Amino acid sequence: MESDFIPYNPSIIEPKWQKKWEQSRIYEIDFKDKKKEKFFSLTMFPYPSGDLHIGHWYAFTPADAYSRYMRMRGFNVLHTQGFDAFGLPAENAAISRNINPMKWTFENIDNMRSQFLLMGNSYDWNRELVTCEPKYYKWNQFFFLKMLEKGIAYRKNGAVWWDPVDQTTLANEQVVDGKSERSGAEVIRKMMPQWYLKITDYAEELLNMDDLGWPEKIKHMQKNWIGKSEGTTVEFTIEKSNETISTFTTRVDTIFGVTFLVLAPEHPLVDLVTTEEFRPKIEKYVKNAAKSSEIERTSTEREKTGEFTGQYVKNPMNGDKVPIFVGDYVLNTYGTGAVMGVPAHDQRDFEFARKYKLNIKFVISKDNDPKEVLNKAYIGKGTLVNSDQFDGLENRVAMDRITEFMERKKVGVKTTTYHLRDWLISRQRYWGTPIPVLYDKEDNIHPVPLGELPVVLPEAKEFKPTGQSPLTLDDSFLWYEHPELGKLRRETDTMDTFVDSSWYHLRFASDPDGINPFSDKEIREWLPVHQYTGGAEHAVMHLLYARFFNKVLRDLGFINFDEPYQNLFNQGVLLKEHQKISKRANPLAPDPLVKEYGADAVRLYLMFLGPWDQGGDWSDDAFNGITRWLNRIWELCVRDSSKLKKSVDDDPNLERLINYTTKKIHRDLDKFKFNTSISALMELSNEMNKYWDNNIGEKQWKKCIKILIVLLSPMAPHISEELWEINGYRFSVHQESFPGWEESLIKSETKTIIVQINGKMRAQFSIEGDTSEEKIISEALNLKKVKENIGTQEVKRSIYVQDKLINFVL
RNA sequence: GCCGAGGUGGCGGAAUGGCAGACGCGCUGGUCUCAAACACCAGUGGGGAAACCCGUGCGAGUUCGACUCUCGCCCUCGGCACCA
Repeated sequence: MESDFIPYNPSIIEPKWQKKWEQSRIYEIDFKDKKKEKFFSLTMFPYPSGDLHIGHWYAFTPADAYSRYMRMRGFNVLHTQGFDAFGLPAENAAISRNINPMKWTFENIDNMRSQFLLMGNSYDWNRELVTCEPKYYKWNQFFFLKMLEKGIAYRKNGAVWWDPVDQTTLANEQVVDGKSERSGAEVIRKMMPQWYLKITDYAEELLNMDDLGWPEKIKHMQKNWIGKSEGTTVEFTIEKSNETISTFTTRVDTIFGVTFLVLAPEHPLVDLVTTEEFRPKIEKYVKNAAKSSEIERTSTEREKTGEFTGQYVKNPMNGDKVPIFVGDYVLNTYGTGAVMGVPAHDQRDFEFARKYKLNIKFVISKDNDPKEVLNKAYIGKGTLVNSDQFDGLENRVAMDRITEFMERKKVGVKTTTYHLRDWLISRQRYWGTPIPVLYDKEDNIHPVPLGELPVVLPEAKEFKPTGQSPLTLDDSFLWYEHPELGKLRRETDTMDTFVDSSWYHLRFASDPDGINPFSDKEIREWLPVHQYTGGAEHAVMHLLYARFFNKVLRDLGFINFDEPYQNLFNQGVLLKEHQKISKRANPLAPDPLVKEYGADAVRLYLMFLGPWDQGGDWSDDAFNGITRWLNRIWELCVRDSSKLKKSVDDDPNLERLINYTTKKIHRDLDKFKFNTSISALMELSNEMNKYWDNNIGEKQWKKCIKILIVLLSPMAPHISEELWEINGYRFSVHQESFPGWEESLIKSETKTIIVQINGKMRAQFSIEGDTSEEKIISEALNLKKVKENIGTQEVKRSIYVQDKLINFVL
């Protein structure tokens, strides 16, 4: 049998349309368009590691489908892509394979760009940005100098986290469980002068996330990380000395219960307070504490230890003599590095007091009985006892009263502390933005003049991590001839690459002129980002830094909005057979799949396998289901409808289904529910197939096919473009409006009424649109099934839910 | 320990307090084929011959009616964790 049926062949149609889209420039933003509302749809850009893996597809193709949908909804959509191109892998490749990092990076970018084209995403590539290009990182330097001017960037000597594998310092956020977030190596403490950005100045503002359309989980993580804590700083005077020790407490109401004080081993006063008699023991203890890792020291399982210094302080409230200990469970990095010990009302202090046989003084009582015997700390509410003039006060009230009292006596002050530390941005590595400052012989800081930016990263020959930036080896970079100051030394550390991604969205939204970091006019129109998507792993790194950067740029007068990303959606993690996908152990490369089944199949399957935010499990078997469906869709849409009858009325049920499906897809795509959108399209196509054999008219068929193709197009852009053409419509389906729906057509003339007896479904029947309740009840009671089930029992109550259900209660 | 998300067929997953299991995979049967694969059609939660009963982690509760709401518990995953 001869047939003119053209089979679905994605390997031909996909490149065909990719080329056509590029030539016709349909995804380029129309800046002249003033009518359409602007919509900035951004996904977190990738690191150019070499290949786009399936995880990238999982992140990028649903975001593209959403962007296409919004474009078809009539928005002027900015959807861009670029490369987060600075960072260690390039440098490590240079070390291990002797390749120039620049060359390595740009080769990867070229490869990944061509892989991006295979996805069929609707990016405006004119806006591509690559962060390792001088024209981009120049502005990192520019913002840095502006921050330096305002005191937001500063250099400080202090204890820093050091990654012994990558041989560089890290920011607090990049240390997870005492390990480097990147290398996995256990970090150590070092004393070094480093560059910081004063993110702590914005701690309070960063806590306010009420107006952000972000997942609660991420907001929570950020709030947790910022870690606001309100309390009182209390000064304890050292006996026979004028020196005081500051302690921070959130429970100043327990001040009369203080029976000891603990200093962190690194506390600067340890040396001063230690008496000669106890010095050998204390020195040994401090030395040991320095040796044990942060993981050991912060383990909750570990028993608290300490060592008496031989010295005492005076409780500022009652003059009690309080022994001073050194204990490594006290962290020098939080609060003041010293705590007051109240064993009766803090479990850690309780254990410590038990171990060292210290007094336990009870000052908060649940029931006003001061004689209560304790076998663990009482940390609940109560009234004060043993607390002089504050006795009888409710403890919450006492906190304020005692703090006020202390402030009058100048022995204490209300204090807010944060867990958040300033952002350490200097790195002792090569492949990053050079920090644009100069030092004279006395180590005074001189900013590089703005006019001399960018400070270009020179080509380097040696990259071995030595603990010093490889730039120190380059004399021509290192030395700077200043007209007045003479020979100056350049800063050789480079910036944390999270600086690059802290403002890249502004650059994407701009047609840069080279004179400015971004275009004010366009920033006003496109920002803040309306929809941002990406992984949750950036919750307290990138996402926090970018919010901070935004507020700084606002305060420097560059922008006028408070938050960079108005709405955020986190996709979940894609697994394969319940295991993490990795290049070696459990590979899943998209390119062969694209070659064999087409990009549309891969896109659709990734969107179909489950709700996007929950992640999912790739299954080769289930993937077959999508390719099968695509073939069915193809076959359905290329049928010759001229064979159909010309003069048949539209079928109202099909009309209803098409309106219902359209509505459902709107609702689902608005919530990123791609999986149920695709299900709805499958139902529609299955039903349409049945209608084909059932006397459908040509006019209605063509209309349904047209809508089906348009509804499918954001998710499967290539096949829908081809089917659009085959059905005789003009290029491009992606420039069509997304169809609306008619609510009145969704409502059916006849309704199916479910009949329940005692809440259990027993029967169902159909009624016409506006049948009265009485009639429905009598009709239901007449059903054979219903009669059987009721039997001789009495119907006590009938509950009728309009057009849906009737429940008889016996 | 604290905070968050979740627990539904053999599997991935659907269900504004109203038919539990949409859609897909897999499986079973059929059509096509010399045969197989593909494709297509039908069936598919468990028990039962059937009527019907049971069934959304467990236990209570609210309700005419609960996967959905409330309380208590168990488990899984993610985050935080000596933060004074």
